[in-house]
Amino acid sequence: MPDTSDLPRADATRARLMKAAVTAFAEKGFHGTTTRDIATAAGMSPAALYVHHRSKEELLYLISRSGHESTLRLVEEAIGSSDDPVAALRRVVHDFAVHHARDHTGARIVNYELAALSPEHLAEIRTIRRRIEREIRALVERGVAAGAFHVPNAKIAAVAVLSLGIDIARWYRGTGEWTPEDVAEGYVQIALRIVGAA
Amino acid sequence: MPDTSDLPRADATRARLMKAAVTAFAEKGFHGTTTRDIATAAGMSPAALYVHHRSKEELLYLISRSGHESTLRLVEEAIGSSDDPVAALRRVVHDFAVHHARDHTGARIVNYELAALSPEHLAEIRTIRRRIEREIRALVERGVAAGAFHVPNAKIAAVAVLSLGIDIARWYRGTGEWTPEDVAEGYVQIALRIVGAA
DNA sequence: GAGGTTACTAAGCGCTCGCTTAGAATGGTG
DNA sequence: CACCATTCTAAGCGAGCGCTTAGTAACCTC
Repeated sequence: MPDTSDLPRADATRARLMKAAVTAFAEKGFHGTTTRDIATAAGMSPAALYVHHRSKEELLYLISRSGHESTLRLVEEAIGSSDDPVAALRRVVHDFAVHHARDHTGARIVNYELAALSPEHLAEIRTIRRRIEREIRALVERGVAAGAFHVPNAKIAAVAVLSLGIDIARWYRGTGEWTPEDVAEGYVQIALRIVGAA
Repeated sequence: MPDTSDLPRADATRARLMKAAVTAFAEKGFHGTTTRDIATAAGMSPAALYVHHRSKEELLYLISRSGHESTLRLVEEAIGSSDDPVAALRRVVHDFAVHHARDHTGARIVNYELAALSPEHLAEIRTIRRRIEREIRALVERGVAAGAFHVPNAKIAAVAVLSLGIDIARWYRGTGEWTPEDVAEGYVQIALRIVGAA
């Protein structure tokens, strides 16, 4: 594997392999997917995968890391967008829901293929997940402190709000009656009720 | 595989194999688990598995079916336990949450290993899932019709209530600060808020 | 305790897996 | 167009997979 990380052609091939891997992992799971599946879907021979990646697990790790990082960024930006807890909650629940519905394929890997990561990679991913959880919990606690939210148990409310968003990746398929925007709008109202901001 | 379905010794062995399979499937996924894993954990040789089951997939199917059936039963009983939509919702959310927390291992297979089922088995399981979804949706609609619930969108509210319960299987580990009962009580309050019954 | 049914194992078959190797195309640069 | 790094493939290796077969151990009945 030569260092071709900044050459356009290699980049395009990497992207094709990643995209094929995302589809396959989301559909059949990491262990249910073969390197031949991925390579064939990317229009290459199985050996080509190893020109660009160390292993099948590395492919999963790269997908998982970039997915987690973009989710964390989304959450941080949404929550930082307003000092008003209600506005911040609206924004983060909306964006989180849209993202998990629109990219339910990628989000499925992010949330349901953690066990297939190597211990080192899993540890790294886990710290990103903790940061996401902490952001949501801090927002709920801030809202309670500001008198904007009213909950019997802030931790449970935070878990529920996050859990609702994540689980979209499990049940949402682009084929139903709802657009990602529909789900997001419905979930914003639900989140406001959960934290007692209505 | 002789027909030993009602002989106590064979039943005990079946149960050991099922239990070992549940643990392994929940931990590593269906495709990440080998028949040797299951047999060894059950204290037997790999061949013994095939004395009692046709295939590894059949083991998954039996686990998935019994898990789905007991969840459906739980939901039907809870919802049928009262004509009052608020009481019925309290009961179903409570029992559903307790079940998904206490048996998060089994519930993980039920909810996240569907793709590994054969097409025929998957179709059968899907009809059970639809009945569960319909029960919850009907309850929300009943509450709205009775003026006990107030929601802008009953379908979304029903999806959210069910989604919250299912996702417990993903995040709950018996090792945290909350008992299944704690989660259930918190989630009952949250569900009441979601449907606008507070 | 002999006979027959049931429960299990040792060994391994055929196949597919992740991954490697050796070498052939490909394409940018003088 | 010669040169050479880059990009890719044909072929296949060793390991582990799901599952089978042939035979042994355990148990129940009489």
